[in-house]
Amino acid sequence: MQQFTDRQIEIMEAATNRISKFGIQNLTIKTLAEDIGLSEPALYRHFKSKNEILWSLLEYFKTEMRNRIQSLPFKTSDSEATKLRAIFNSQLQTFVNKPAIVSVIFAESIFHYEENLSNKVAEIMDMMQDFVKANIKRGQELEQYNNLIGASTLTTIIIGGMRMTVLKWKLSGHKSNLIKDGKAVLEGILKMIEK
Amino acid sequence: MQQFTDRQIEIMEAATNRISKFGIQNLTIKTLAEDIGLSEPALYRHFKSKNEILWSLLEYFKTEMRNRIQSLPFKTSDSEATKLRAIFNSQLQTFVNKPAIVSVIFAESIFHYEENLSNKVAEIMDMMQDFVKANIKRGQELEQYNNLIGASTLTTIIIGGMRMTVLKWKLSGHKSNLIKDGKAVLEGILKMIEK
DNA sequence: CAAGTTAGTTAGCGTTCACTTACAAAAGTA
DNA sequence: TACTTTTGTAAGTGAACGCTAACTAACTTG
Repeated sequence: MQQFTDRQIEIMEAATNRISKFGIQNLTIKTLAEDIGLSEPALYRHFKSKNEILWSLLEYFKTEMRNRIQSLPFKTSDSEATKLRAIFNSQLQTFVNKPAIVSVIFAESIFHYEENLSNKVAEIMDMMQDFVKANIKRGQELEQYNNLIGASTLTTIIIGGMRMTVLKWKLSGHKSNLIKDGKAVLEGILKMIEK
Repeated sequence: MQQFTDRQIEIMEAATNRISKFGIQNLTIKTLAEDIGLSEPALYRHFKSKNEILWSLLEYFKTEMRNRIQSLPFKTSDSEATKLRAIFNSQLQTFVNKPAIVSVIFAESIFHYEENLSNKVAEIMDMMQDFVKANIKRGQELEQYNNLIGASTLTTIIIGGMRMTVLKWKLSGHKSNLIKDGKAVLEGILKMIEK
């Protein structure tokens, strides 16, 4: 029971790579078809519009992300900080393995003009936010984190700090060390909030 | 000695508003000309290309931002935290007064395909980063801030947290309280680093 | 007041866009 | 083997794009 065919996945990955390398402006049906080695109408055999390609691509990553995070092997003895480290580590590893994804996921504004696309991007952001906020709340209730800052604000700071790190990595042409820099940010924040 | 003519500023502001409301995809010479009530070729009397309109717009804001921050009325008795509050307060106020700017400044990816434009956006980000990093370093040297985290990482966290707050405000359709939320983030971080 | 400049117009250029039509080869199935 | 479905193609559509050519009215200046 697969949600997408092999060809569809091939198209979505080619689209992601195009966007990552040359920006959304350069993603046209023509360039996309050339990347895969097909004609333009062939793409319309697999998706009914360009919009649907982008929507599917976001949906595909959203599902992958939720499954991956939800199946992280947590032990009941793990502290909330340990869990948070695991979540972000998994996320950063995914970005390093497939840097092109970042260009799509972190670009709220590129889909500004297409409501269903910007909604999908917002959904992905919200999901990550919910994971982090739940962690903070449990950590504060269990008194593993201090209560200097409210859970909402703290979530904003953590996600903001991580996003900023990813953005810098992207702007450096993936030459900075994302895993190391991301860890530094998370450990820094944890150092300030762990009891 | 003005860098831009009135008409040029009118065009740049109209462009900013277009991008903010409908995204970069909807900014065409035609829509822009209609917004101002001129014909398309008239725009080419004031800028030699669409690219130059966007570049000028970024340059215009960059200059405004540097002048504004550099002329903040600091007293020698002000603590570094006080200065940092003033910098961000000034920045957030600017965004509230002209929300359209945010769409342009915070959108690294929309100009991905035009090197001179993405460079300008990077310049603006670097400038803000330098202001914050300098503040953190002085604060740590003067022992007003603790040394739990290095200045670079801390700068990433602060800028990241603020950017995230602005992004949320934008995604809420400017309905959240940017000033209040921004203050909460900054005060939260200061609470953790102030000695 | 003649000459030049500034700031605007209408009309249209060549190109690219997402998408469609009509047809053909291959693959699966009876 | 005959029929159907799937997956591909070449050729072309109308609309939209950035930008230009050719022209003009109003102002400025020696």
